[in-house]
Amino acid sequence: MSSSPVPRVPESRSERKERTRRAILDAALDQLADESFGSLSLRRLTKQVGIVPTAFYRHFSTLDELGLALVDESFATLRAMIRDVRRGEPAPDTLIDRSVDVLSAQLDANMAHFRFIGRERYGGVTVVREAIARELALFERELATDLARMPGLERWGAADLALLAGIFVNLMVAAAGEMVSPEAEDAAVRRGIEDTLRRQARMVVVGAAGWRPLGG
Amino acid sequence: MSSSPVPRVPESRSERKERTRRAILDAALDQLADESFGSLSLRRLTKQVGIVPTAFYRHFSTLDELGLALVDESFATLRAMIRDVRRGEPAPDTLIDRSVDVLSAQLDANMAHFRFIGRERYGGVTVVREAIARELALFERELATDLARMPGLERWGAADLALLAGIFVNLMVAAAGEMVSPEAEDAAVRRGIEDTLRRQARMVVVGAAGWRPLGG
DNA sequence: TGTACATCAGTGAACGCGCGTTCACTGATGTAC
DNA sequence: TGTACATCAGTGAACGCGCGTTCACTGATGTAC
Repeated sequence: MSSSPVPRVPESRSERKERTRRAILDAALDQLADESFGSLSLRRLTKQVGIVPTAFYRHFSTLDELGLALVDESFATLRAMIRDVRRGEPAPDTLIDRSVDVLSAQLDANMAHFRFIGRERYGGVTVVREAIARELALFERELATDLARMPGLERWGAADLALLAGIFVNLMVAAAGEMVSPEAEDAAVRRGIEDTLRRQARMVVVGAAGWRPLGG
Repeated sequence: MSSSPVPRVPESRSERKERTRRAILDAALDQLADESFGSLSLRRLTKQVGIVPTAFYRHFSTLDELGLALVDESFATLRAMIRDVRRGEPAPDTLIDRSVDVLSAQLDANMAHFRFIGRERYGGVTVVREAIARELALFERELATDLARMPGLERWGAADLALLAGIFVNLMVAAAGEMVSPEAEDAAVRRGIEDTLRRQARMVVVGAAGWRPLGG
């Protein structure tokens, strides 16, 4: 995307290596649009990159290691998203719209990452599934911390904030899962999913407002 | 499970065929505990069943057809569940507890079905993913119809009922996805997941009660 | 009931193919002096 | 700046293996008479 295939300035060995590593990750994300991580083939992957199969091992010692690298960078994207929302002033009445807008924008820019998380969250490769579960739990806790600062929620206990964060994460992951499906390439379908997410989030927020907090 | 491997009464040809078909479905569900549908192998599958690979084609013309059969019977389980909840009188204050209890019981009895739906909902095999999406949309609509009869929701519009049903389905699928993970074999973890689901459902219900319904 | 034929679930050999991984290698880049 | 050696990303042949699918077959079950 950003670097031309044959750069005019000769690269150093480490630059070239990094570029190949990047190309492997990108080829994997590309192929993961149509299949699960568990059915990725090292040979098809390296063919798309334009290197010989054995060259893969210069960058990752196993396919699982590649999977973990994808988990890492996918969650970097997710965290960038929450930081984006946080940057704007968190005015309670526009927060949901703003959050959904940011989610929608991030989805367009990093669709492959969201699809990867959604697809492999309960997928067949144990090491990847566990890494995602770990990161998602972490992400949920960060979100709970953010929610604690929201007006109306200041006096909530940690347990209730965790519940609320969990509901939002579930809604978000489900919506992301639907937005990356082929049908969602239709603009109307896409808007429908966004709209549903917006309304569901609002419904939950109203519930949160009426909730009598537990101690915690 | 219920039939002995070598029945005393000789079976008819069609009975024996049906028993083999059942054995294929069960072997598939068993192997899908550890891998995705997309990485199932016809040879490993038939090996577990105790038939030769080519015998598979007497029952299904492709692996995809097997996948669709699994979708069908998994959703039969899901519908049995909702019927179970419906059978008890829907007293609003105990409905959530009852629903979660039924979900928990059905999960124990049909864990493989729930895992299949959760894992393949956003999985890599298009034909299976689309079949699940279709069935889940249908299931959501049925749930919305049920919700319409609940005290307090009688005057809600169809659009709002659909939103609410969607939230419940997302919570349920996410909880089911966590309950079928290996960690949930620990009783305390399992109870924690159930408890979270119960509380989240309650939080949403309180939200629903405070919601000012749209026309629809 | 007995016989002759049809059906068909399951068999087993064979095929060509793509797979992950090994290994010794090449030749450009990097470094020490 | 020039030379001699080290590093190491990528090569290419080779391996044994499990894959899905074909095909002609077997022999028990079912059916017609």
